[in-house]
Amino acid sequence: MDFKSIEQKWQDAWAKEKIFEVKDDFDKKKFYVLSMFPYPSGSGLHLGHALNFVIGDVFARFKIMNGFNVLHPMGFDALGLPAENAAIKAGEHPQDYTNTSIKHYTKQLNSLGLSYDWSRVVNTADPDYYKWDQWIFLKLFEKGLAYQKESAVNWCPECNTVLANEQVQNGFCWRHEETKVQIKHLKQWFFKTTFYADELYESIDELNWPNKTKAMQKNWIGKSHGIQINFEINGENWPIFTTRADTIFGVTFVVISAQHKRLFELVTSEQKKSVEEFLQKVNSVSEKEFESMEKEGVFTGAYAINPVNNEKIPVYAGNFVLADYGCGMVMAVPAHDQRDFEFAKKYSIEIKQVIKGEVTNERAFTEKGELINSNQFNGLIADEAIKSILEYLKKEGKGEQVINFKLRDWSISRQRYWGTPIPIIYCEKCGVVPVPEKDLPIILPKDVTFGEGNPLKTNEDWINVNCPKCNGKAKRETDTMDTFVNSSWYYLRYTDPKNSEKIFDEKKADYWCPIDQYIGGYEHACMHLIYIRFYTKFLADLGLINFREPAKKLFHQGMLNGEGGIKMSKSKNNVILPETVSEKYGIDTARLFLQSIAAPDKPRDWSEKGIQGSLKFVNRIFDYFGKDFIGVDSKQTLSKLNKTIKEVTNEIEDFEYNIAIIKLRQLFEHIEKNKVSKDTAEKFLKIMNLFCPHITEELWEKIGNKKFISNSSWPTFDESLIDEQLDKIESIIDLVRQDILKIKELAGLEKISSVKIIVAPKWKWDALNIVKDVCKEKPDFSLAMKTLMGKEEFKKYGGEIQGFLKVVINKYSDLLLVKELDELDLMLQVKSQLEEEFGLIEIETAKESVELKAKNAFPTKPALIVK
RNA sequence: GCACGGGUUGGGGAGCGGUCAAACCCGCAGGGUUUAGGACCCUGUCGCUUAGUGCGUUCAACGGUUCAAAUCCGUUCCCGUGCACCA
Repeated sequence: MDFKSIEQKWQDAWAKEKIFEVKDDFDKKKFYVLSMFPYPSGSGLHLGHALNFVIGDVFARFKIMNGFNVLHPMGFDALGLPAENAAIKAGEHPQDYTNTSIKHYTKQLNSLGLSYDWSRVVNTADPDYYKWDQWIFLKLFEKGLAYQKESAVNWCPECNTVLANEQVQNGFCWRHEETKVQIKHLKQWFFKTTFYADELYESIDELNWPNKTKAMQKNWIGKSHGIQINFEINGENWPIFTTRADTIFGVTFVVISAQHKRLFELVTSEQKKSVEEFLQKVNSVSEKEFESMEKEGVFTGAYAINPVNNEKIPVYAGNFVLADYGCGMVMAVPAHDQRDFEFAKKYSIEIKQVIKGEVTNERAFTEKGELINSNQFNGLIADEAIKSILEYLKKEGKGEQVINFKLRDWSISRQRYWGTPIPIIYCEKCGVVPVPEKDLPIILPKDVTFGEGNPLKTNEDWINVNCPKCNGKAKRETDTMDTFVNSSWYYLRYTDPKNSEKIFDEKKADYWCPIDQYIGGYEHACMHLIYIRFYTKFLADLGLINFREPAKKLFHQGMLNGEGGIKMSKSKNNVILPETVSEKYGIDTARLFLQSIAAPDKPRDWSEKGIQGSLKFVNRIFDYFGKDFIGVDSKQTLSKLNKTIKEVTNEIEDFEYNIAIIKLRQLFEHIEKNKVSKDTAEKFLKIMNLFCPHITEELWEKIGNKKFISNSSWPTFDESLIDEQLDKIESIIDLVRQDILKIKELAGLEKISSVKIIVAPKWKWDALNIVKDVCKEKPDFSLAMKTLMGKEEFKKYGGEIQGFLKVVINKYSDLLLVKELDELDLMLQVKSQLEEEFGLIEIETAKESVELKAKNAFPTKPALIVK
């Protein structure tokens, strides 16, 4: 089969007729299907990516056929660090490198038969696109949601640059395996994602997203209710955050983070040296090692006053307290917190139990319970105790209820070239000045030198500008934005991709958005999928859009592994390219196979043998339509067809593609066997079209249709035609047919012209009774056989059932079958259909009354007689 | 450690209270067809047994709920994914 030319033919035809281009037809019911856009790398798409896009494509095609105005766009997340590095490695300019990659990707995507509207393609490396990244930045800056602060970053002394977290491998630089990454404090740009922390957390519940993703985001944002308590140190109030105020009488020390900004305000002169030594030790440890590090600390020399009992307790600086969570300082209750417990053991600090429970030599008791050793609060339990203690602290002006989040502000500064330039100018006089909107976009200069440090710093012409405010000497910000900035709002640009006046037309965005079905990988759960929500909320607050969540429904595709479940990677040399597969089997076969091995959200393994099964199926379909295929629909056919349509429709909607394919196979098997009407065959093709768009177009045309199947209407089903009973009849026919064929084979018959079916109450006993009837009441089976067969024949065959059957068949008809009585109705219904195949069918009913007699006559099981 | 998801008959993978010895694909076995191989078609594939059927033992392990459990609940063991010193 020449799949290749069929594929090319239809891809060209779709493009020529622009059948997947959509209009902004505001009266039509819309549907927005979006697959996360790819990051175009030099190596191109592999089959795993293809799988993802096909999942979206099946869904989009389904919605198109269901009459929706479907927006199904594609674009390229072209800016970013990996592209820059790959380009440098290849000795190319990132711009050229990216353009080549995009061309390659476009070609590959097209070869998959995807229903994209290419007129809306978006490329984030295009100044027309990133202009609006900069515009949003200015808006954020204006609202105080983009700001600069000093922050800890990964620094490689060899590269002389900041590294992204992904470029730190076990604490070492990815390019210098011998070089430990340092933590440096640099001034960086941040987006204030925490501004929306509460909404980001609370509105997750409303989303129709996978539970896992929702849980991951909740976990990441980490909302916790607690109490901020003031501990007095040197006459000043120092707040700490705790969720366990009920343990406050058990506090035996306080720990301040080693990174706390005001740490040295607490350190006494005697302790200064040891604290400094400790800090040096802490700072030399990379982030990775930090995680597995033992809890350590050093006494600061200061003492804090516990507000509930005025006890004087030591203040330590510790490596296990985070500077930017809570207050950067904790009250330590070694009896009821494992970390505090370990710390106290190490430095021999008192462990004071205040909750009823078992504190051992190894472990703290961390559950909630009844308070002891807590003065007036003794006897109170858990949350009740927390509440009372809060009331007390409030009254004393020593505490208040607060909510804390784990979520941090988003660090967007990258000291790299291939990203959106940050539209900020540093003036010697005016300081930090935002670039005026009219001067956007700030275009990345092509003329830079790649080497040490930020390449943008090598283009003096670009850096040196006049201040927009005072026209004096000024310099551009050379940091660029994190690549995730670009992908945080691209879905909106698709609705109006060519707008040069505005970021997008509000009416268009309002019509198309939010995304009805978003599709992409699990790995974005806590990155992209949080940022895109943040952006949406911000743009909503700007009044540009009137919804606050970007995507109603989200779906994560499963990973595609290589043969034998091994992860696909270049180093393992097991990367499957769509081109290779396409060449061998045709892309439709690959699409079908990938969707049939497992549910779309489950991981699956590539299998060269497995795809053979799909190829076989595709070929069978071709063969079927190659012959004279038109027949008449039986009632069974209509029932089966309608049932299949009904089920498959639901299964596609629920992303159960694998199940839908099985139903399709079963429908086709029926079609193949029974010959059906053209209408039925066409409906089958329409469903198939989702998975195999090219082949079905070809066959659609072949059977005389002029228009495309791809935008034909989805088959409807008629519930009244679905009849489970008819399904049963079909399986009975199958069974009887099999029985007949088997007996024919056993009896060694060449052909059959008549079959006798005896329907009896219960098969075994009554089969014998029938024989008995035939034999004129002989009370013994072998006797019956003898009589029936005649002495000579009995001698010849002995007691063998096969021989017996043969004789009986010869005497009374070609073939004898015995069926249970409760199948009588079915047998009668089935009669005419079987006659078409096997000639005369005679159905005879045996009498129920003989049952008892038979049992008496043959007390042993017939199985004994057979051998 | 916390969170989420899993453990099904040779492999993959459905099923998620009765219609279940459990769809479908691959593999394997037997038969048909074919010049042979391949391809194709049919049949079988937990055990014993029948032409069909019947009986027995199964859905990680152990308990429980129910007239009824692969399916619901509890405990344990194992696997995957994510977060991880968040006070």
